[in-house]
Amino acid sequence: MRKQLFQTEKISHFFYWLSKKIELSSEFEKNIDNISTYRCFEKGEKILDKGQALNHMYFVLTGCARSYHIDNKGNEHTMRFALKDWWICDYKSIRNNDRASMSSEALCHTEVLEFNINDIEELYRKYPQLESSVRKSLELHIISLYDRILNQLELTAKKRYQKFLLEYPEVDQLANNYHIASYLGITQQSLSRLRSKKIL
Amino acid sequence: MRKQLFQTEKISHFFYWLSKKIELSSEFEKNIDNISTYRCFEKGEKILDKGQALNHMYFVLTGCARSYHIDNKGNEHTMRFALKDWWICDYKSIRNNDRASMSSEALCHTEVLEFNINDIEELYRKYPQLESSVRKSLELHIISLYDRILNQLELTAKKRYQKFLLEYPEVDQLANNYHIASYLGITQQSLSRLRSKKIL
DNA sequence: CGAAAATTTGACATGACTCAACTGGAGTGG
DNA sequence: CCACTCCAGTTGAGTCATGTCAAATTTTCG
Repeated sequence: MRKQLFQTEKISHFFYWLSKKIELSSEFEKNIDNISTYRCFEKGEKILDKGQALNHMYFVLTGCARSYHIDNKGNEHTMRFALKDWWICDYKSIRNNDRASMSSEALCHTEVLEFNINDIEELYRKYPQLESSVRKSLELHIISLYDRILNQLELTAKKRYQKFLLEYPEVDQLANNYHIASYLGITQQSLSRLRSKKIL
Repeated sequence: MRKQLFQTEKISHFFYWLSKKIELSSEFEKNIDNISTYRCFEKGEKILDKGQALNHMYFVLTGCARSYHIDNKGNEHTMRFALKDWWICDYKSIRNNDRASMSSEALCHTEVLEFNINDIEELYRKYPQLESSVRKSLELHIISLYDRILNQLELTAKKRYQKFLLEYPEVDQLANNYHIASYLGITQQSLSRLRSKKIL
């Protein structure tokens, strides 16, 4: 049962975030409210789990999550850290209508809004300006991914870690060694050595 | 001066490609025709040049192009190979309204359609189903970029080259050693050794 | 406090890089 | 037709960054 007002005041942060991108109407907000679900995860809890049937995406309201892939040797590789105002979405499984190809866990107390993909897609049809805004966000996401690929191609592990610190200072505190090392493409031992400045 | 019919029969390939994604009308086709320009590049010619003012994107009709970034030591790093039916686009410079951050060159005789970004954006507003199709393409692009990042994180140079051969068999023929090596994140010497199977 | 997890450290192995020399075409001009 | 250059590719030797494995240490948390 919905409350008369929005399900929770939590969603207002999402509206605020969205209002910077597109013009909101009360009807639009009501639509969003109807299709979103507030969820809360504690440190270490899984938001997505590999192999799970998946048709949701998540907007991070507070906290931080880590998305990772597990290779066939059982090693985890961090694909991405998702902070406040970021989306968590396994495009691959959604697109292929498949089970989750990656997992995602909360690195601390993390609040999210959950959306069903089909609901969102329907909203795109109803509000083209929403889809337009998403299209632009995806372009930004692509820029950041090329940036990361280039870092991997041109920079040493040390430099990559330095850039990481600038980009995600909070994550350096929240995530453990292994998470960050596997994001940078090095071992946790190497990261530890980088940090201890044995290698300058 | 436009011809009565479409500027060139070349564009019909683009229409065919697009028709698999969205429904085309003759008015829509006319719009596309009006805003696109057919261009042709020979092997080694630059399609984009770093530092150039940039507000175009290109659809590859035939041939193959390579987009690359030049680091501060002057080394080139291949960001992407663009084959038939792919887009070449420097989202970074377009988004930031900046000069091109990357360069792009033809690896063989390559035909493209050139679009002005503003014209395309206008078309998005006019035809939301076009923007919707682009949004989905961007999601696919993101999937492929994560795939590449994961390859870089989990696979050895050897395995990455093997995957590359499966994914881009044509490019292995067209591009030279250096292009492919810098795409894989290794030196041309290492690639040469991988190929000669000295390292299994 | 005590067990488990995370991190650091050491010793050693190795994949990949660097620098440099060599090879083999492709194209040019005498 | 043969030198000649130019360029891409290959190969070798030595070095270095990073990985591996294992042990030691520190931190976390019930």
